Amino acid sequence: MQGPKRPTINDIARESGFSKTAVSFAFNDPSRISEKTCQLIRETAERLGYIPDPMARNFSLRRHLSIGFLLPQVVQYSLQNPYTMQVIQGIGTVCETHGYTLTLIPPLHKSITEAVRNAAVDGLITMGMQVDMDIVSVMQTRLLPYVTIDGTPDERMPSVNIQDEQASYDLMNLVLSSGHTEIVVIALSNDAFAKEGEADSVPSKRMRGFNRALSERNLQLDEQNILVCECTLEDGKRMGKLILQRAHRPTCVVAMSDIVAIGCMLSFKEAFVQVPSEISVVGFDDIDEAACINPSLTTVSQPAKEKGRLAAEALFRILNKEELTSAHMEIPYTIIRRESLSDHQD
Amino acid sequence: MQGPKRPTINDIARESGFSKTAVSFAFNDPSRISEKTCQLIRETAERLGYIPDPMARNFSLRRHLSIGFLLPQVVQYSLQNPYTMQVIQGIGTVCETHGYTLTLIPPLHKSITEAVRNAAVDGLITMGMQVDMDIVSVMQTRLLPYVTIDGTPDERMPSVNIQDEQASYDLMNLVLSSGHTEIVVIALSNDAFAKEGEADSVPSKRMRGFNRALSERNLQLDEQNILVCECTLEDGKRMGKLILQRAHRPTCVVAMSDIVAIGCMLSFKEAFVQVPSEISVVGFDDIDEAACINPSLTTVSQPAKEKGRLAAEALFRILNKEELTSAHMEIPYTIIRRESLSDHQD
DNA sequence: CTGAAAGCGCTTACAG
DNA sequence: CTGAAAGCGCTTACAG
Repeated sequence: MQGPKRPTINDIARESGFSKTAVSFAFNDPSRISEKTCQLIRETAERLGYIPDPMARNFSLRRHLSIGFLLPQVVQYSLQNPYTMQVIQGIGTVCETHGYTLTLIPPLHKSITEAVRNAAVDGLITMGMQVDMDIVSVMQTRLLPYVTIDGTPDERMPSVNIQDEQASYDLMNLVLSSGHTEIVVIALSNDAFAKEGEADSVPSKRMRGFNRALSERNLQLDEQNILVCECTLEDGKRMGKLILQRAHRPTCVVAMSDIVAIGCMLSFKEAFVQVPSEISVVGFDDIDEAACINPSLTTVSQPAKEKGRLAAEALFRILNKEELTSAHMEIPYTIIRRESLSDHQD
Repeated sequence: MQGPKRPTINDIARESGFSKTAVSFAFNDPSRISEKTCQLIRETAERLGYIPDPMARNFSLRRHLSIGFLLPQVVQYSLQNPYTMQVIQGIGTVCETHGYTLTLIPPLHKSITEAVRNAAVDGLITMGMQVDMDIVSVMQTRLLPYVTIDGTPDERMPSVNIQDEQASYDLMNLVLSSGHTEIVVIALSNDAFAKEGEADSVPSKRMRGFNRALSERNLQLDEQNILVCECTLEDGKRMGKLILQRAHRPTCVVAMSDIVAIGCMLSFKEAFVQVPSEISVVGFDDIDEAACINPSLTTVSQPAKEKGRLAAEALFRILNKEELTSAHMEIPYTIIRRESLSDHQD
């Protein structure tokens, strides 16, 4: 009543008159058996509708043939961010060439750690990770290879980054040389699974870059001029509204992420506040939308696909027991000036 | 020399002095053993760094806890199309609530069929499928549940669609009522795994809708005014160039996909051909970029996330042996007029 | 070239 | 509450 059962290797062995070994060889290494045997077995398989069970095969071979990408947030948000999507694209391309699938892993029962405990993959790529997190220790006890993107560099954790501190310094410098002094920074909360105030997290590094540029000009950000938000369009919009409510409006908003910057711009547009004539906005990532939104967004361009690609390639190298030339990969960024940043004079 | 091995349930049983059964219960059904036993076992597990092997567990339970999404093209292209990405988002959201992961499955050794044979998933969602394809028979012999999006409806294949024929009719009607008569259609090649000229494939249905609108006005498309291209930005650009090379330029380009329409527009921009004053362009899908590109794109808005969501929900219903209220789900579309389509008079 | 048998690491019906 | 044992469907070293 449970519906038909799939035939197993045993059925084919029995039906064809050969051993399981022979059947296995017929599918995996025909050179080990005679052509005739192979043919007979294949015919029987075809007739009974036999396709070797991938799970049993993988289990026996102790491998999954899949790489996992740990979604840093709930699916809804992670996949809404074009930056993340580009990273996934990069990873996917590499998986494809290796004959692997790419498993997107959302939090399980709200818990990312739980998701990692159960992940049916041969290795993991994560974003914004630090060594002292629970996930890392789970991966280590599972002996699961991993690489992190935008994480906190550590000996025990291969990572792919840009020079976030310097990029942020450059970005803020551009803002400052354009004459802005009334600035609000929208920082990112340390990523989903990070502990508070980790000094070398990407948000911290970016903040440090901003501050360095500011202090070189004897400027300093008041606490009230540092907002923190989730890396989502919605939260970006919320930030935009918060900023508009202020008695004293900044002349420029510096966001740590394009998706947040764009959220802001949408709120500004809704309130008929002109960018950049009334308020400038700059972002970070250079997602496709940054170039195509109106006004176009000034931002830091970082090669997201390339990050994914590098991370995946490093992971496969680890899987193949090859040496990594370097555990910490850094790739170049560029500052892209577009319309959303205007020159300002008091 | 092969590095340390992970402890297995046997090690924990031996070390803790209890049986494998007890160890299993300690992790999966603590109510079956005494609290003390459970605690002792857990401590031993913690001490030895034991985490139950998900693959072994899944194998024993005959499930993967993952849904597969079959990429219709090479990763590079599939994931570059925002429409596909949105579908993935929708599927992902549903997977998350069910505690499942989402496996992206690229062609294996260039073969999609091969990929399906080996897919380690509990069910599959595909795009643009027809029952008579190899993949379908593989899924059927594997007894793998499946749902298709933008596929050719058939009794044996649950599907999610919009009314493609009608939507295309409406779109073409809009173009025609704007006064255009010199039209080039950019059709999509029948999807990766489709056979030629399938009458009910999405591209065929759209073409039929176009033709219906045309013939109602006693118009007809020459063969040379129907181009066929891959659903990629690159191929869209190529089409744009092809069109510019013509002695006799059309006044409007009607593409079956936004990504292709945008590719066209990029080529036009590059050649300093103004949209829409010199040539109009309309697309299909209403990806985010359609609203944000300049000029904004006239298109058919179809809820891609919703499609993914519906497909995934149907799939889970099948997995749970629930009845599907209907095998063929249809959702509404809307025509969105934006700047890229201008009124035209001869 | 071929096959009997052990093994991959779990779960669970069954008996005590 | 606890455990011995069979079973999930493959692979593969080993012997013939």
